[in-house]
Amino acid sequence: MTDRTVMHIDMNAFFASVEQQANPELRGKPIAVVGGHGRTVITTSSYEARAKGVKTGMAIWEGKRACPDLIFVVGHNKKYTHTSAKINGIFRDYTPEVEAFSIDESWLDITHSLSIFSSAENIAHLIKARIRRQFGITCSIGIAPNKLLAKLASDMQKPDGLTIIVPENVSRILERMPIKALCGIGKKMERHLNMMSIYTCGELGRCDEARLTRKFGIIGKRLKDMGQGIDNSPVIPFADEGGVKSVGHSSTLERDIDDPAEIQRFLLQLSEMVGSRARRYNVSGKTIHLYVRYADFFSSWGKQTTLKNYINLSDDIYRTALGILNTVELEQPVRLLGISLSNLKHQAEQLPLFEDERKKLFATQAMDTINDRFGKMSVTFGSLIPGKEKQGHM
DNA sequence: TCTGGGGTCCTAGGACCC
DNA sequence: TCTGGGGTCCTAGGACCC
Repeated sequence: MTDRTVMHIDMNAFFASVEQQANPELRGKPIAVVGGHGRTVITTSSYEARAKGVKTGMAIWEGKRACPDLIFVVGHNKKYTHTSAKINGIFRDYTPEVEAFSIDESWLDITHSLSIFSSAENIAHLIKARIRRQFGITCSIGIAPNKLLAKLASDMQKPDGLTIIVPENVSRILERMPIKALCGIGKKMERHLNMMSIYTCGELGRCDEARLTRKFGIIGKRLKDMGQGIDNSPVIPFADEGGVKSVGHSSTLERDIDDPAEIQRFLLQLSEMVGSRARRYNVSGKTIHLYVRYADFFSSWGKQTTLKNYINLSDDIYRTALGILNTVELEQPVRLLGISLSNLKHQAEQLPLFEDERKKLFATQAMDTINDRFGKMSVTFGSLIPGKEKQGHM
């Protein structure tokens, strides 16, 4: 592969920054963005909160213990998605090759933009300035010969960092870098490698490939490459990549439930969430996956079923998920329920052939519009709400 | 006051078809 | 007599990312 210049951009404390920008009273203060009410954890916290020891994943009470004046803000996903889309629009002013890795991280292949904007560093400064001016948000940028190293680089200075790894410095930087710093090596892999006396990227890169392959199979080669900072994976713009591959929604209940009617009501809500999002994305899918976590937190199961046809209507999703649920005997009260739709087909808008299908589609679209405007589940299929149905029907 | 929610990718094993 | 073997689709589960 020819020499490339890849940039990785990571929004600093993204959700918290967006909230602080939207509400000036929150600026400069320790804030934590949380998922909602009930049993939730901290999704993101501002740097002021992090300085006091607040971390992502903490329960509310843990956050309060670490930082008594912590301000909790319930997150607004739509706001983050919109901001993220606009920021990615800025990136596209510098190269068409932009790959969104998550809502707050993207890779840019700027190899062919260097001659226009004089240097990678210059592009980084331009982008930083625009994001700061337009959104009041700082970001950390890493520039390197590939995605793996660019991401590593953006992690090296936070917040508001700019780190450049040039090819000559790769081996020196990796020599003492802990393997866990590499994107793709998580807790489990770290433990396995540690047991082989491998702790740093330098050690991983020098490890005998056969030894890694014996232990990890076909990913052995990939691990050795990672240790050496080799990564040939291309930056893939969203449009080329074929879009989302699954649409899911899961939620922890405010309290554990075992009443079947209550479980069904919740399943219907989830189906509506998944369905409306699938329809907004203009996708339908034929695999429905139901996930249940029990009250004890540790035991859970997932079951999936694949249909002959593609669906994205809430009640089709609901009926399928309910069908799965009815094949199992619940062992404990339920803590969390989740539904996801996969095996997706991205479709162009198309009107169904038959009158009754058309009616159903129009009714669904009207419902989506109202729910978009007034909040989830303002309107739903009345006939599907358990309890309103005729006895013995379900 | 225990412990969220959105995803992606990979593997193993079975069914089925040619 | 022997009992092949590739491809594809499916389910289940795990690891990883933010």
